[in-house]
Amino acid sequence: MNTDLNDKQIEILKVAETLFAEKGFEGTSIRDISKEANINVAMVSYYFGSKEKLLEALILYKTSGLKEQLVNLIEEKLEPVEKINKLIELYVNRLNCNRGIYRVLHFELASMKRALKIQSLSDIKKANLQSLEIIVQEGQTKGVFRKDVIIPLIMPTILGTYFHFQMNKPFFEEILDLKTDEEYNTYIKTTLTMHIQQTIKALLTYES
Amino acid sequence: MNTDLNDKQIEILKVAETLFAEKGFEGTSIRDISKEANINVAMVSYYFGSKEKLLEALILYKTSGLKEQLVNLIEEKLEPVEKINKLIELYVNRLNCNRGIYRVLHFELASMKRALKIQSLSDIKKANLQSLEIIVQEGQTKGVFRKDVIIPLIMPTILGTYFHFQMNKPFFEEILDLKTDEEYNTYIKTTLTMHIQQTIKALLTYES
DNA sequence: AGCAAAATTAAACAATTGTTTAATTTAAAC
DNA sequence: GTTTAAATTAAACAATTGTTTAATTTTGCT
Repeated sequence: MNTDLNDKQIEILKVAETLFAEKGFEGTSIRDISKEANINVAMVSYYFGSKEKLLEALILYKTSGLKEQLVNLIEEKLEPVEKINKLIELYVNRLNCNRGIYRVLHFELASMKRALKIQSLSDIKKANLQSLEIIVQEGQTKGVFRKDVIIPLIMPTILGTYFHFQMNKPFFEEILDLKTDEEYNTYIKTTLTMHIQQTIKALLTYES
Repeated sequence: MNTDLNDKQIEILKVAETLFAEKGFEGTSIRDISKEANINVAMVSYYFGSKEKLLEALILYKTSGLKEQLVNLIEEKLEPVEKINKLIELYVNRLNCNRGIYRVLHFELASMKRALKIQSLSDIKKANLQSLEIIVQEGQTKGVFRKDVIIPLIMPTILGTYFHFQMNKPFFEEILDLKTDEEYNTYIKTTLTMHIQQTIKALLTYES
């Protein structure tokens, strides 16, 4: 796997990410990308081999560093609730900064005709889940978290809430009166993040 | 708008729904549909006009009746918590039974090049939100629900959790050791539904 | 049976897709 | 300056897309 990319390749990846964010993977053609990046159509195949390989390169390029961030978080000396809050903030922020690629990664990928063979992809998800598991179990042994929550289902609640909000942007823009992209992103970083934190905290700590 | 569909049209819609569920809207060609339904390619255009019109017909066909169900639920004599639980069960069940169309409706639609002009679509979402609003506010005035929750953000948590679970089916099949589609659907109807109910209940009732 | 409308078909259409080829330009090395 | 490899290009490729046409069959009605 060639992980060192030259400037031109990175430029292509950035354009691809933007277009994937706007129109999805299947909705974006190589010609769209090449036009936007002011290069010849053939250059994408030349540099990456195929459209799928381009996506693979983009995923690897964009997801690098997440695992490290999670490990650092786990090792911090914080209360379990605070760790969860930080984890959520970390996720939402990362998702929002890389929304183009994460959208493809979490949704379109599942329905691709010929499944993309990125071994690391399933691994990334598993590693993410494990990090969450460690934190929650830590809180459980400390007695501050309930023990009857199904940990793997917490992830869908965190990520799903964000994605649903992002995917229905036009609707929520109207409902919440968020006029600009700037306002929308600010709302995500503050209010939506807080809502998710509040939700997960309640789920993990409430007395029935 | 022609709302009375003959048997052939309904057959086509059912096939379309199945394929959209498997491969998405853009990932499904008219030829895929016609092949699966054992009809000529031209029949889709003949009956519906275009692929987008087909989708529009499918949405209208599938979303009819939801509003009524919600109104009935609101008028039931139940404790707020029970109403919320029923609402969640109703949603998850409906989403899961019509997952093909709802996936397109909630996700792919947002990114379509030429936005589908279905006025009723935004209306449906608003009506759904209003129903939830009524129930939550009822619980708030009764003093059993917190008053600092942002009601519009509850919907993304409910729907987002389900969708994320559904969209990452292969991953969760592996993680949770669910071997058949049957098992997966059962898990959704029982455990996942319960998880969402638990989450929303906690969010609405916990003491900070 | 005869007729008109509806249903169905195969074929063609034009547009777009991802990818490849083969020629040309640019860059680097000697 | 010549040579060699890398970069870039326009063009062509084959496949697929949604849609339309024009001919044919089926259906329903009198």
